[in-house]
Amino acid sequence: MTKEQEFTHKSLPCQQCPLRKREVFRDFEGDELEFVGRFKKGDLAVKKGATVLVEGAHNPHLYTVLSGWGFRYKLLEDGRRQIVNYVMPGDLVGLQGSLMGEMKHSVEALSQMSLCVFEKAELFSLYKKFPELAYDITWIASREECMLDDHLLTVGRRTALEKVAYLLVFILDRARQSGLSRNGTLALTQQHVADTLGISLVHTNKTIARLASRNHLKWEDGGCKILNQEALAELAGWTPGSGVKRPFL
Amino acid sequence: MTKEQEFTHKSLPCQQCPLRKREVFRDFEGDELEFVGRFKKGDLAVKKGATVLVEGAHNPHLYTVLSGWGFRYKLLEDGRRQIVNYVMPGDLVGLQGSLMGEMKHSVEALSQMSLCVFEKAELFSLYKKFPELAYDITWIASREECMLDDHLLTVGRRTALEKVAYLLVFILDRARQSGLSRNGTLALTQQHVADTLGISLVHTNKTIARLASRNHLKWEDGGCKILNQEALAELAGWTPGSGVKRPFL
DNA sequence: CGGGGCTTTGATGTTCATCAATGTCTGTGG
DNA sequence: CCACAGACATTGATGAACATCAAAGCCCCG
Repeated sequence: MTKEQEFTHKSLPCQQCPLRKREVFRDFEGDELEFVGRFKKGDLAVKKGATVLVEGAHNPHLYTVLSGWGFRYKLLEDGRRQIVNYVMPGDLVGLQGSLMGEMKHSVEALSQMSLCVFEKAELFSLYKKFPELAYDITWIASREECMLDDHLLTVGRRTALEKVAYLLVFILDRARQSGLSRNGTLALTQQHVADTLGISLVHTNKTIARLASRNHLKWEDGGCKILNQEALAELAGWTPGSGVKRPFL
Repeated sequence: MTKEQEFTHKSLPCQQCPLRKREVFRDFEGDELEFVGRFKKGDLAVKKGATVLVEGAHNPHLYTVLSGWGFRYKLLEDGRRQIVNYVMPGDLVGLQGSLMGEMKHSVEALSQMSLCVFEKAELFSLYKKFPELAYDITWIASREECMLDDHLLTVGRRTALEKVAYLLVFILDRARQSGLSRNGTLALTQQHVADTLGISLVHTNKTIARLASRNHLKWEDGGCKILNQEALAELAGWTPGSGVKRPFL
């Protein structure tokens, strides 16, 4: 069996971080950059399908996604799974566990991923020395809250057709922003869609088929190709975000 | 028509804040207390049923609930409503709007409420001067995220019976912690329950009737009386929180 | 006494879950 | 090269869960 996670001692310095070049992200000041550089302890490479973090664990680390993507989820005792959100480049992973001690959800990789590793014990010194960064972290937590509010609205009150449309547009938009998908293709299974939206796999499949018959999308070899994003957005009542640059660590 | 909101210039100084006495909350240090006292600009009294904050607004304030309770919700264009969480004494309200500019949800009072009013323009100076308090705010945001993750699991993957059981135990536990309900009674309508759980009012009613027939609860004059919290918790797969003291502002 | 908010109930139909089977593709070992 | 298993997608049949519609009851308040 091959290793599913591999830690390396800071192979990529923050000065060369590819995220800093991306339009959506707020770039760093000199001394902030230098501090984050020291705050970062290394890189973690994770294989597709591997578990990054597990519910109930007391992990001494905190991460920023550098490349690839995954999802956060929770389980009921009998195995029912709810995907709670997706994590993409620039997203902070494990903050909740850092603050509250124990992870309340798990994270699994949907593709090969790499993550920056931070020491959660040093988080408070960041708060003391760089209030701007502390503010950024709260901003990031707040953005997560917004997304969760939206998901609740979707899962609770939208129809299956609206749900699928919403989810795919939501993911595609985020993926584009963080530089993941440039051809409108998303590599996830219908089971992931079902577990995000709170509907069964079979019903998900039939709902996707309805959207495909309208030529809004096409499902092909383990992924989804969005053909008409506007139509899906219209169906879902989805509106694009503000376009303001956002912080990251 | 009577006024639904009334602002008074700091009628209650933080030194006498009733929340500081409660077991669940972490108490303040001297200079922190003094700073928060200056950060607080006044008190807001809100009538039952009134809107505290409205989606889309740019509110210059940030609040902490002092007494009473309410709920956060979002609407779809056609009027479908999703209640996203409840707010109770000690909870921070409006943080998301403070950080991201525009409120992404509304808040309505379920009872007479009073709130501490803070100036969001001064939030960053709090981050600069009191990193401990900044850390606390992030902690609070993170706790909200946890609750939302749980709600998603409930709305997405639990059955109607489990949903109702979960919600009522969840609310009762929080209410007890923040000193709202001491006799196991919750003053909310079945419409609120329905809009929280993503099910219809009629089905909610019939599900509540099932729980009532098992003597787990009783619905009486516009409220719910929980008779057997353990049975509901068991049904819902609910487990009590850690019991660690939590911060507030 | 009438009206409005909330709850309750029954009837009916749709959405969705569940079950079961089949198809396709991919990788693996003989 | 073929046989095989495993992951994922697809399809049809059936029933349960849930939504919707409609009406009636209760209670408080003006």
